[in-house]
Amino acid sequence: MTRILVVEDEPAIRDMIGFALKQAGFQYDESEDAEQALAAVASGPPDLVLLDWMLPGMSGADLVRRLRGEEITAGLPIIMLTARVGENDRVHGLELGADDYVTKPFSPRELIARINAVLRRSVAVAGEQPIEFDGLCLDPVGHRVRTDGETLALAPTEFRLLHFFMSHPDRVYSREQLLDRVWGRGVFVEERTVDVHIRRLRKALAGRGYDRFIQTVRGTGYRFSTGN
Amino acid sequence: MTRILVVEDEPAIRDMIGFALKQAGFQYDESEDAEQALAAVASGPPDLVLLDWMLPGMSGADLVRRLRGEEITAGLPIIMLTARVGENDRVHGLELGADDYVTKPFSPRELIARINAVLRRSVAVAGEQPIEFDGLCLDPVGHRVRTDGETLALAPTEFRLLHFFMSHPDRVYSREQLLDRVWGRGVFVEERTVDVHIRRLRKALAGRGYDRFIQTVRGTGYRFSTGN
DNA sequence: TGCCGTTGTCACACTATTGTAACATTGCTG
DNA sequence: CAGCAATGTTACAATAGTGTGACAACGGCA
Repeated sequence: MTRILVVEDEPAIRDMIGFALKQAGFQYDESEDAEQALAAVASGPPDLVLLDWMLPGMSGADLVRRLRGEEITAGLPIIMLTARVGENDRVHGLELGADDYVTKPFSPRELIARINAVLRRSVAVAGEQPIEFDGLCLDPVGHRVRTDGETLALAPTEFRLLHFFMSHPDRVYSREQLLDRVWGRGVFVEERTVDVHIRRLRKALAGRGYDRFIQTVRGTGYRFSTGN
Repeated sequence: MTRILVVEDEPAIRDMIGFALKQAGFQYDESEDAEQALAAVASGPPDLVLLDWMLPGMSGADLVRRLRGEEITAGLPIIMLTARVGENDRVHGLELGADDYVTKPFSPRELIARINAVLRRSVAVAGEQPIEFDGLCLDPVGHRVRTDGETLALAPTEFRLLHFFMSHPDRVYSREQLLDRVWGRGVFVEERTVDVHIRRLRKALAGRGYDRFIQTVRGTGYRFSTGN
């Protein structure tokens, strides 16, 4: 499930966006200002940010700059919502690092279309970069996992699982969520199947001690994290 | 320093691109139309051309054709900027010889990403140079493959397959992708056909142990790599 | 025309992968 | 500490994915 963070101070617009997102099958969180948004992002980065240009307090532009500055959120796709139509402002917004912009008033369909377009692009671009944690390196393009020197042999599902975890570190996922995002929607398997694959992945990662990255959160699910 | 030639008649977009390129550490020149561009290229070819599809006077398509026609600029990487979204136009642009295309409106970050991708490819491919891995040498011009001294006899499809693999090492390709890029788009054959040709290629490479370069990635496709 | 290399497809063999169930262990709650 | 729920672990049968050899069609060429 794709998670979208909406940063918008005007309740009416927020509701409309929320409705459109729900219709389109996105999961979303809402923030009324930049501070709330930063907190939300810190507690777990979404897959995309919908950001109003005009916000009380810290402006949308400032928020973009902040997000781009942080290591973790530097690649986060951002779509600006703006009432301004001048070419200058548009260029300015894009220069700051937004991936796209939508001018008010906009139709829900246009919004969804742009979200999908940006997500496609960001997946295509960001999805190709190798991901590394503490010497454990996953290369999506070459479809390999390396630990200082040696290449691990992972079964397809193990690879997808690890790939998902390393793309979303420090977040707990329930078995149901993992089934959705690693196995795919509409696939019906027992939830306990996840446990077995976690076990297999851990076994593959062990030996070099990397199994400690796959953590159990009792009563909730599993998490990938280099700390604890 | 990588030099990029921007051919774009609209000043606002030119400025935005210029800013993005400067940010990304590229050096760039600007041309407002095809004639200026030709002159700029003649005075010293850039490393890449960013080319608007719609230009006053000679169109972007014509310019691509001209550049491809000249010996010196035939291999010059070209990225098309286009407002058109129809599949036909996109395919047409690529068929003419553009290496990639970006549809307006685009974000600076996407543009930079695509530029880097195209540059990587063009450096890696470099066209007509022989490609060598660990004593296995493929000569695109002479259309032959040598292993320390001896020349391998490869069937045409086997040669194209190996050529593609050696041009794109350490990347996994699905059967579908391989059919697209080795057999050509619009060719309808069974996916399992790829397996058979992989088998034949491996058989031809074996004997000297080079079949180990052709690796199976179960559930995904095949990969050419000297490591594992 | 007959020969030969190439190619796509199929049938079958083989193996890794996978989901599940069954049992063991852990950790919480009262 | 008992009892219970959650998770770890193992084994196994079914299956999907790949390797392999054979074969017929096709086209070039002598």
